[in-house]
This record gives sequence, structure tokens and C-alpha cells, in this order.
Amino acid sequence: MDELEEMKYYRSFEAGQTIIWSGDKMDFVASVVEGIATLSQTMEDGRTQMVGLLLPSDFVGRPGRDTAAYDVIATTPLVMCCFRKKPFEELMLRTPHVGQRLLEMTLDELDAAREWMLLLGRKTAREKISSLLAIIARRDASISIGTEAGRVVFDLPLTREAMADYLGLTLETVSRQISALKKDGVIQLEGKRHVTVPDMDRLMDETGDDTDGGIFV
Amino acid sequence: MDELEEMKYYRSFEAGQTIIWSGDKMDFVASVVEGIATLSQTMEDGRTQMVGLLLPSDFVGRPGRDTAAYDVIATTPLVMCCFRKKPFEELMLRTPHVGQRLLEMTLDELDAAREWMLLLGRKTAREKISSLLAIIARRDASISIGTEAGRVVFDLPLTREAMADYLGLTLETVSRQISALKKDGVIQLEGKRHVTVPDMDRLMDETGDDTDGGIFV
DNA sequence: CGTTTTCTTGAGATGTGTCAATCCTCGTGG
DNA sequence: CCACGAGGATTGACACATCTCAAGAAAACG
Repeated sequence: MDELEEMKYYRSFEAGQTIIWSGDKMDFVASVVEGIATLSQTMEDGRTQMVGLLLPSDFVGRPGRDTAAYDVIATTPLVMCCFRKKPFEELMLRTPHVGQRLLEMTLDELDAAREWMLLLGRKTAREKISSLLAIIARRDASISIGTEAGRVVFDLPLTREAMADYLGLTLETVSRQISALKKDGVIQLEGKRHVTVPDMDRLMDETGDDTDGGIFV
Repeated sequence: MDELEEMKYYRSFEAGQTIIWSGDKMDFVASVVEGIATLSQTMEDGRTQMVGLLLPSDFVGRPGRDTAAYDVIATTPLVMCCFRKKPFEELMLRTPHVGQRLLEMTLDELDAAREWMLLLGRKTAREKISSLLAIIARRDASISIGTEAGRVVFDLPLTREAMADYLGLTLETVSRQISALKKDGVIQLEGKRHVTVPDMDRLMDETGDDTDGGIFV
């Protein structure tokens, strides 16, 4: 662990900046310290799909591969903690614990990706939006202020377009469904980004997910 | 590795059989020896999405979790090689090499899942079908018989319904798009399952993917 | 303030889903 | 050997959710 300390260095990026282009040579791996970034894939004609959402503590880069497979884009001001790849890989060979931790994180990501696949393949636009709001709300719930009786308040860290790329929708559909949820009282909006969920259970009902427990473990 | 040999045992299943139900207690991990199985998720109202396709050599089960997160279904007669979970986990702690291999496999699965997310979120029905055919064709190409000049022949290991669950479509749409590809000469059919691709490049054009190299590494 | 970006809303087009009828293939039992 | 039935597959007609194109409104920013 001390060795890791020695070979790390920090890099900062502005919101909106593309940090890594798919196909780029990657000579480092990194971990998000602060801010939010996205992984996305783009087709020749411009259609793009987000395939990963990187929050603080998430890992970027694949040991044993030297070109990036996805675009990495900062959606907020971002600080990353980087390690040169070569030394990191050598460290992994020597200290199994690092690899074990990485395996755990990768398995979690795989589970998240599979949940996401269900969303992309089978959910309606309204369920998709509700699911995304629920994900963000749940993550922010711990940090957030007003957490009385199912009430959750947070700021959307994504633009409508980024949400659309996350959900496999157009930004117009995202906008319409958010308006619909607002009209139906599932959420309240101040400005375009500040969201209040008066009743978290109500929002969960809209996601289409199994309600009876069992989401984790 | 010899230790692994000692604690393994084999199990066989019939086509169509559900091997594991989501939520089941899992006291083993396993690896596919022969046949094909699927991982899928089902919503309360019956909508289902396949989230994994298990081919020979693929791994099932998550070290460090004791309930299954997905249904596992045999789509062909299936043979699996199982290891009791507890001993396997202990082995993993002692021999880092096993964990490293597992990490590699998990990272590959994650990449596949992300490719799949692009398909689910952004591709048209025709592109989805073409992509699936291309995936199967490429995998069988090595084994298959007629591999002259871009010509590939194979059997579909999935029903129309399973294909629909893979692609996030209805089986009617799958059927229609297959008929369309046949009418346009992209594929030929004998019976419902036996497919001939006269020109693999032509099929690749239909997938919407980047043609110029770069799919692997 | 202008300017630009982001977001909202409308009207119409279209791809995919839904419902329903029919067909094909194959295995089974009369 | 044939009739029957069951599961899988195809095809049609229509409905509807989402996309496309377009105009404005509302914030954000210099």
C-alpha cells in the first residue's frame, strides 16, 4: 500500500472535457477522487451510449491492455489519482490483496452493468427515468440534508443529454418524462437540476423493480 | 491446480431446464463444460432480459456472495463442472494465480456487457439481429466447416424467444427482421435454425459497428 | 445586456409492440 | 401409416411509445 502511495500523482480536469479518447494509448490506471465522469461508446454516425458512470473511488483502466476501449468524459470538475500502468501491474503481481480488491470492484461493476442492461432492454421511458433518479437519490441519500421520512433532495449531476445517453433515449423524451413525473407529483423541481423526491417509495414504484427487499445481496 | 481437481464434480442438465433461480442459495461455483446456458433477469410482470450468455469455459457464480442474482437456464443439454464454494474461496486466498485468472475473465465479461449495452440502447432491430448473428458466426467460424472466402455456416443455438430476450425485442420483431435479412440476401436459411452467411463483410456492414479493425484490443 | 447553451414543448413520422390467425416440424399414440 | 397435438415460427393489421424536426423559453455566461 505504501508503494502505491509512492507512485501516484493527481490530475484535474474541467467539466465537459474529454479525458481519454477510445483507442488512445493508456499508460496509466486511475481512480476518481472527486467529481463525476462517464464512460461512453460512440457509433460512426454519432449515436452514443454511456456504458459506465464513474463516481469517487471508482477505478478506470484495465491492467493488461494498453489502449482505451471507451471515451472518458468529465461531467463535473474532476480530480483523478493516477498510477503509471507498468509499476502498478508489477505491484499487482507481488501483492495479491490489490488484485483481490480489484476483482471485487469489477464484479460489482458487472452486476451494475447487468442491472443496466435490464433497464436498457426492457424498461419504458418513464421507468428508465425513475430508475436513474432512484440510483442518484439513493447514492446521495447518505450525504444529503433533508432525509426525513422518505424525503430526498439532491442535484442532478448530469445534463438532459447525458441522461439520455445513459438511458438509451433522446433528450426530448427525457425532458418530457421528467415533466410528466413532476406533473404527477412524483418529484418536484427547482430550476432544472435541483430535485426533491417527497416520497421515495412512490418513486421506487415507478422504477418497475422488485419492491420487496432483495436489491442488495 | 491439483487441489481444484480434487474438489470438482460434474452435473448435467436438460435443455430448457432452469438450473438456478434468482435468490437461490448458491453453495457452489461452476464452469460450463459443454452446451450453452443463459443468465437472465425477470421483472414482476414477466418482462425478461438476458444479461449473460454462458459458453463452454465460462464461469458462473460469485465468490463472496451466497445467493444467486440471476436465473440460470440451460438452452441446450448442458454439462457443468462445479466446485463447492467454501473450499474454492479458501483456495483463492492461497493461490493468487486463480484470482488473477478470474479477474481477467471478469474484465472480459464486463467489456462484453458494455458492448451489449450499446446494442440494447442504440441499435435498431435490424442491427441488433445482425450483431447477434455476427457474434455467433464469429464464434463458430473456427469450428465450422465451410469457411471459404467470407462464407460461414452455423446453427442457431437459441430459439426466437431467447434471441428476443438477448436483444431486448419481441420474438415477432426478431422473426420479421430475420425474414428481412433473408429476403435481402444477407443470410440464407434451411429450416429455422441452420444459417448460411454468404458474405461475412456484408453482414458486418449491417451491424452498425465500426468496420475498420479495432474490435479486439 | 447580448449570446450561447440547455431545456421545454408541440406536431407529425415511424419503428417496434400487441393481438391474433396460420403454418411448419416433429414426436406420440391410435 | 396417419391423425393429432404441442411448441416454435411466420405473417398481418393495427396501436402506440418514442423519435425527429422545429420553434421558443429559460438559464448560464461573458
